[in-house]
Amino acid sequence: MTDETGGSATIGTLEKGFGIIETVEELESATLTDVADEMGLARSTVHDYLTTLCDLEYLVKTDGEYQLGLTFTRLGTSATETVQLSDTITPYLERLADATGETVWFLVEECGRAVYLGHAEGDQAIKTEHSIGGRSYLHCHAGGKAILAQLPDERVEEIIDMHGLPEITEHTITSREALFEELERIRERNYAQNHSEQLAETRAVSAAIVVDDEVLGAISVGGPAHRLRGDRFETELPNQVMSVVNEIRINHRYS
Amino acid sequence: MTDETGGSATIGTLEKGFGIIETVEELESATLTDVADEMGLARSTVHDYLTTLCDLEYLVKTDGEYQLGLTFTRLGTSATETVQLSDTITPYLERLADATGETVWFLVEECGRAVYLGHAEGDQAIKTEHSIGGRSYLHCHAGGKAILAQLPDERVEEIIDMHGLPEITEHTITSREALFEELERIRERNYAQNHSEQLAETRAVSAAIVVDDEVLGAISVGGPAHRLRGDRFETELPNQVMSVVNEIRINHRYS
DNA sequence: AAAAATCATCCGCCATCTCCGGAAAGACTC
DNA sequence: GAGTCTTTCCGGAGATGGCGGATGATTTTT
Repeated sequence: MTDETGGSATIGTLEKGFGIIETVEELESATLTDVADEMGLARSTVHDYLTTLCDLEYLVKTDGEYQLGLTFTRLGTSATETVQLSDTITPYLERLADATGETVWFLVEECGRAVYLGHAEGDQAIKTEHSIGGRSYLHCHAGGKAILAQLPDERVEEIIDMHGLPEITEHTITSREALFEELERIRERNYAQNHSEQLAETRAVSAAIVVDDEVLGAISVGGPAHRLRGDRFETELPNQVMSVVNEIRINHRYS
Repeated sequence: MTDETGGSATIGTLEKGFGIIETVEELESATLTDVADEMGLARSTVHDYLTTLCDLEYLVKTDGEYQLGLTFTRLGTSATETVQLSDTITPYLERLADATGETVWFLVEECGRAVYLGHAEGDQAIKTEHSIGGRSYLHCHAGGKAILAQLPDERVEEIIDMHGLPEITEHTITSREALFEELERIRERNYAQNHSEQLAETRAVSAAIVVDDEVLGAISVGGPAHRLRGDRFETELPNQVMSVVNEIRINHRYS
């Protein structure tokens, strides 16, 4: 099988099946031919897969178009629930969003990437392009860097080996040295900043949630660079974020 | 394959793969042997599946235990987004929850079953055992009956043929005649009630959201029977629910 | 600390099931 | 109603999933 990421999956049928599911996800709504063309497979083959997935209720067919079934909504809920804090974090996010007026995210690390799991928006919050379950790189993200700073160096190396340090904007950290220096600085201050490293004109402040040497995730506050600057960016927001994170840690210990 | 619902899937490998995923979901966290025992498959077989699913990042392995990966969170978000209203419904649910103090749900029909997609809790709300993406039967649910009442009779017959009319409590409607009479009554009044048909001592009021002859879902307000009775249950709550549903319909038309 | 037991991983052959071409059936257009 | 496109059905050939058995890793027992 021609495979972009070189995954050495032993069971090709599963790879193909999920490939079809992800194709349907990207197209949002797709016909048999759409999927077959997109994946370069024979229509009869795709037909077998699609009917199977419909029988299993992972896809639904409406007016000749296939869509993701709501079984994924259930699995998504289950997957999210396996993450610690996921069920208790929302009030904290909302409080921080109210206090700062900006966009607040809760994110965790999985497979070397950041996954967005919760968010709240203050009254001045900018539109965010991310959604629950969305992913981004760790190295160009305040929350991502806050998490990396808490991981052992060899794990950080592993992650860099997996994903590299792709340059997302001109300010993205792209060398190992610079990244490790940055992580050291973050460890000293206990919070991380993002200076337009992921998206131009956008900044963020974040702190990791660490309980018993385990990194449970990070909380970040982000917004337009013209609002996040000076004392607010350097002192006020970091203190607000760290204060909430501290509260979460304490409450999590006794639960 | 021993299969409870008699699905005639053509591609067995997919059925097995998703079976393993659902096993991991049920066990929340499982070892290779757990899954193999649960499914009655050889360990070597399960090993192949689990490593493949980890390579594809649908499962993650932590300390020798497999769990659902957060990729399902993303797919769940995508699946939910394919449903109309899913992105705009929350404020309405919250308003209704505030006004009534009870538990409010938004649900839709898929494959002949009710799927819970949104909820909000008032200050007196009882603990609910459902979660986002969870399913229940249509015939024993206020929202489910409200939806059924809007579907063509032949579709209702189809759904009964698929799932039957299982008796969940002693008050559940279990005969076709009684159900069709109930649906007729619902059509006359434009709202549905649940008299402990799904859970003892629990009642609910619901109305379907219908736009251009298409049933988009239903909103239900539920709570303990001792609070949902008399005029409140017969007039007040139905009016509150129908009022919100009406508002949703109007706003949805012009969007 | 050695031994035993348990669990995860690797290997290779056989039986099975995927995969696709081609044909038939259905849907839509003009 | 003829023509075009799409979906569905079918059967054979070749690829691959499935499992037993062996090896290595880890934990538990004595």
